[in-house]
Amino acid sequence: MNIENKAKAGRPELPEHVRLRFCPSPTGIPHVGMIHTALYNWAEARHTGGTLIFRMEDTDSKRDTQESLDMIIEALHWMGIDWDEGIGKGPDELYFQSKRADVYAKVARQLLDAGYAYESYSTAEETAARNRAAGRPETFGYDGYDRTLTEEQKAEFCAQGRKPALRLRVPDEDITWNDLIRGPITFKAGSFPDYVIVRPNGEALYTLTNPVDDAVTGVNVVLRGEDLLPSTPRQIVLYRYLAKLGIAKAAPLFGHLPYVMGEGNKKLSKRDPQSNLFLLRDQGFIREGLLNYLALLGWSFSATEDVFSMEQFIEKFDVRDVKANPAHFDIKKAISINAEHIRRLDPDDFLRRSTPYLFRDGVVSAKDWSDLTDREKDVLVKAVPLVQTRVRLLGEVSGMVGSLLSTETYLEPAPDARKQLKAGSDEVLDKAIAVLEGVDEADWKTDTLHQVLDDELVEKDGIKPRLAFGPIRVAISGRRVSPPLFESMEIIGKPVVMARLAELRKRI
RNA sequence: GCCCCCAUCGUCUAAUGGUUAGGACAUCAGACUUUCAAUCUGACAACAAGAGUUCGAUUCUCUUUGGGGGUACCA
Repeated sequence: MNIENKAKAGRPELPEHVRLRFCPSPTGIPHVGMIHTALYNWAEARHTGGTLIFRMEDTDSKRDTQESLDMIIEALHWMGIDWDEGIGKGPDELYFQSKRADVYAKVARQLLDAGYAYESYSTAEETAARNRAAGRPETFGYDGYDRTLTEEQKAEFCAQGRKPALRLRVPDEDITWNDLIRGPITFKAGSFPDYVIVRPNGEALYTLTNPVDDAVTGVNVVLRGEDLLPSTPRQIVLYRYLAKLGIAKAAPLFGHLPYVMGEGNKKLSKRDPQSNLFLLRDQGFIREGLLNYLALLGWSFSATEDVFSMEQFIEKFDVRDVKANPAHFDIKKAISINAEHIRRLDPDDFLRRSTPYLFRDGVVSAKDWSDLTDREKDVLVKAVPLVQTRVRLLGEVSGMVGSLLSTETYLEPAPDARKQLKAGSDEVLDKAIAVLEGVDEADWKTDTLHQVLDDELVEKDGIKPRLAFGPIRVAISGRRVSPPLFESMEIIGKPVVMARLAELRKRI
């Protein structure tokens, strides 16, 4: 429990009881960046024995969808990321921003009454015109014009039928906080303008809803993407006002997580196929593997090891050890880590998890292990030791065991397999057929088959193993790469093996 | 323009005011071998640049360069 010792020097102390939140917007498909953020929040909560809150920032009714919400929940379940408070564990009125308009309206009213916010009638065009006139760059932003509006001026705007937005009054002073990941950060006075917290139509914006919800639910540590870093000083200002109004205790600690990058120097976007969590799952990533890899994007487990379990991750994780610089998503390393986790799987577990993929690919008759036929189970159990070290993704299992389960007497060779059929393949097959005819079904075992074929082809005729077993492999599996040959022959059985050999021989 | 963040092998990262700058993935070579894997060996490969502080900086400071974000009545 000596968290303090290992954390970076100069980083803030964590609160006694850490309260974190994960608060996505339900737009689109769950992507890797989002899960990365969720994962670190979750790990920090579990490591410290704190609380994780899960809520929805669904204030954008045009883009938000129920479908997206369902997918996010499914994604969290799949990854094994659970939460203590929030959606499904309390009133929707607390965890869906779309149901909290009255709360935000009340807070806005209090801010306005206290003079911390003011009514702003300026349109974007008017502000831009003033900036032009004053010789300020077009991108200068809001100039504070409405700060000092008189009652008469306001009355006049109202008479014109104009409605005001609400802007927060930003003090003219430097804003500093000690970021959990980046250390002290200061925004100089005047580097951001009075900003809008409520639209003229009364809709509260993210700038208000997010801090208010955090305050109301007692969030004291905020871990979010670095894209939100520029909004942090603004929120700190708001927090001061909320504190004075008795709505918040104090600003939370902030930690701004590094981006997960895609191709080039761009944030991983929805366009990158590898950003789609479900696509990764479809390929056959298992949760342990993906979680392990994602954890490594901005953090390291140890100086010499980078494969670890969920439990080890939680045990070691401290957000103050997270690096500040963005990390590229490297699918090759992700696959490699996944492969290691597949190898670590209990064989039984490996089979159960592979079954849906086998079903999807038409290799077995059901998607649940328990619904498979006895023969399917029998073959798969025998095949496990042959394939578990040979696949990196569960989606690759089908290709490995397909030829073992099939009872077809001819498997069309794949293009690269066909190239294995060089001159002399016909002779090799003839000899193999002849010698295998003499093997009793009772003796149809890996060792016997190996020895018989080795004696006949390699020892007696001096054929190189590669040339001797290549054509046989193609006949048996239809592929260049397959599980070990003699083991496969044993599993498939003499009748089908003999048929496949004869059939291929006929066709070359 | 202004504000802010970031900078160690191709990629993810470790460490340190004094090291042959460590590991992993990838790549290449070799061993093993019934293909492919797995496993084992080895090779390749990094402190962005310049000042300053210091006996000594990859490490601390500043500047530059490069990359990224913000500058919304998006989140």
